[in-house]
Amino acid sequence: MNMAQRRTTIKDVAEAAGVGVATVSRVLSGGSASAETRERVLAATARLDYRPSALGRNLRQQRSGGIGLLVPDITDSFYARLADGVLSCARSYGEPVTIGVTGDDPEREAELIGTLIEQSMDRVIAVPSGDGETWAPALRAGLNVVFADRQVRDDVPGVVADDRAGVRTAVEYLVALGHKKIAFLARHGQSQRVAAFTDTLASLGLPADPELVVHARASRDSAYAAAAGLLQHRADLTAVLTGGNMLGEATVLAARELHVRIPRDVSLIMFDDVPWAELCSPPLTVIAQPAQDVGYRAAELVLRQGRRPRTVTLPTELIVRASCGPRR
Amino acid sequence: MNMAQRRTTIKDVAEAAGVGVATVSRVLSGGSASAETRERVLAATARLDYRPSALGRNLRQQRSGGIGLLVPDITDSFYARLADGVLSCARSYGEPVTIGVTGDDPEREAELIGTLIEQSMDRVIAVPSGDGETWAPALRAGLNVVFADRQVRDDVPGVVADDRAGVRTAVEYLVALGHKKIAFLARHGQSQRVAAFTDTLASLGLPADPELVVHARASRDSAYAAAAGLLQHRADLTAVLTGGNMLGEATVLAARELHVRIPRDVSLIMFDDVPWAELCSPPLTVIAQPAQDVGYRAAELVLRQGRRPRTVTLPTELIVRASCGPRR
DNA sequence: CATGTTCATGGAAACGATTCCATCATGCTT
DNA sequence: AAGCATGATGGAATCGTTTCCATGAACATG
Repeated sequence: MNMAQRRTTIKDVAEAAGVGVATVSRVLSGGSASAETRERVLAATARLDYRPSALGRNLRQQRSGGIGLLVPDITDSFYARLADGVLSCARSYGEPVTIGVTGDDPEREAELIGTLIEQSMDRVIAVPSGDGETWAPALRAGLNVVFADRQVRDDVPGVVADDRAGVRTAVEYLVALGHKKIAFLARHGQSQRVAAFTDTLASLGLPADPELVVHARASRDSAYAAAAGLLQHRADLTAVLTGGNMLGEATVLAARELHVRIPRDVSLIMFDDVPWAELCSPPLTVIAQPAQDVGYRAAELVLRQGRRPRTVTLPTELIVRASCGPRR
Repeated sequence: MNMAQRRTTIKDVAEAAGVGVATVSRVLSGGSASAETRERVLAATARLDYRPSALGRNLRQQRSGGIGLLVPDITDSFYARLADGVLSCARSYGEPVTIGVTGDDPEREAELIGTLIEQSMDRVIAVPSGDGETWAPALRAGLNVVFADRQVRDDVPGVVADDRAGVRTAVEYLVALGHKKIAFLARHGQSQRVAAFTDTLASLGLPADPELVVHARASRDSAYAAAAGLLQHRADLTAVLTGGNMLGEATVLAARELHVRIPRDVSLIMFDDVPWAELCSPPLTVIAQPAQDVGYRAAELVLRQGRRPRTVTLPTELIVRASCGPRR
């Protein structure tokens, strides 16, 4: 803070209004005060352009206002939309949002959790990166945590999209088109989607080939390598389901470079709908998930904490465009 | 803050180490202490799992650590990448980032500036939404502000991409392909890009038609309406330059729906490169701007504040793909 | 009239960390 | 030996707000 003019404090307002500081505080926070006193305080507040210091308030109240949000990658459209939902809900409550990016790395997540504890940021929304043990210190410190998109602890409420139903619908759709060799391109941490994939195949009486479940790390390069590898080494493949929009993107790029035609040679369904999915040629069939709603609901949950832990599951939706065709 | 166990304070550490609180503070912040004292303090800190409270620190120091970042829209890939650059730089300094979304609305921006002042968030990076007057209170309050992407005040440093050169190169390229009826689809606040567009046309001896400069608001609906309107009402149009990636997306969608073929009927250049630009059919020719570098450099600037106001201009680059063809 | 309740008010304490300033010990220089 | 400088240390004050608790006034009830 540069040495600009000294900041107006509550004492200045109290003096200007001829009341005590407790009265100013009460007037500004809606406590009891006579109408005449209230008027005098508000007039002095306006005249002096007084803004309460969040620093004093936070220390006294032993908490920082606002919401801490941890996401794996802000440039991934899904998480950007999720964050936007959080920001939108937070704004209607006048709460600022502090965003940390974990890189989907549990170590980095632990560091950021430590920062949140130091700041006594007692309302936290997170897309968890690890197995949930990382969050023990936060819970011990009394932070109110709500998970978004992934649920890794029974004792923490959450908001997730219905992965299982989404994947099941997509797999059923592909099988109905005659596909038997279907690959699932997953990112780490998507075990639930993978399980839904293999379970659905089993329930449809199709052998699940473990080599058709491929995992990629969070980077674009890794996604591209995994997609290209799959398309190159499995010529028998007729369909691919990708676990997220970045993997979908990578698959489209790899197919284009390897002259694999979508949907003639390989059908493609991408988990997550993003604006560009329609711009693609062909427009992609997707499992749309309500990213913004996930974020918004998570924010509502954390701002109204006090309930017992429960997980809200929001529906996904198969949107059929043009990236799937009958088995060749 | 739920009533979990009482938080360990610096007093507990001082007592456990047999020193005064000033000594603990000094040890933890790198001040002078004997090696033996330092050891004792660090051992007690570890044993008690002590974490300094940012609340106490912030009030004493009269500032909040970290960076405040204001962007118009976190779901716009450009701003998400810019934010990612800020986050990346901030992380290497151990500084948290608080993000506010202005919706490109000066009123909302003013509110968020007010919040930053209350929090004594003395390092701020912003993509400004208004004309710069909104920032007077922040400067008066002594906040260190750095603008990103748009520069609206001489007295505030900034980091911007070279709009003028980017637009000039694109216009020259289109003119070299024979285009004379070129439209510019702009978002509000892009007066510099519009000026570069009209100036370049003038310098090439082409009449600038004011009706071929169309403005859209920040939403996807508005972008689509503006693009569709242009394509429908100007059949003489042979090329479009869009001021950002959302406008590019809208133009592609509108062209597709109106059966306007790119590049056969209308050539298209989009300002900003995004991953999906390549996925498009045809892959889009773009003016790439270094969003992440803009954010990273802005964060460097604000964390190393003390310099006199200056604006850093980073280069843009025309990436020719397949969305432009000779004038029909 | 006496007692109890409610509302309004204000001084002081509290919050946890940093920093100021005084003090002491030690080492070096004249 | 005396004076000065430096490093180490700790008690107390500081920061700005909220909240506790005591007090007084007004009103209602028995």
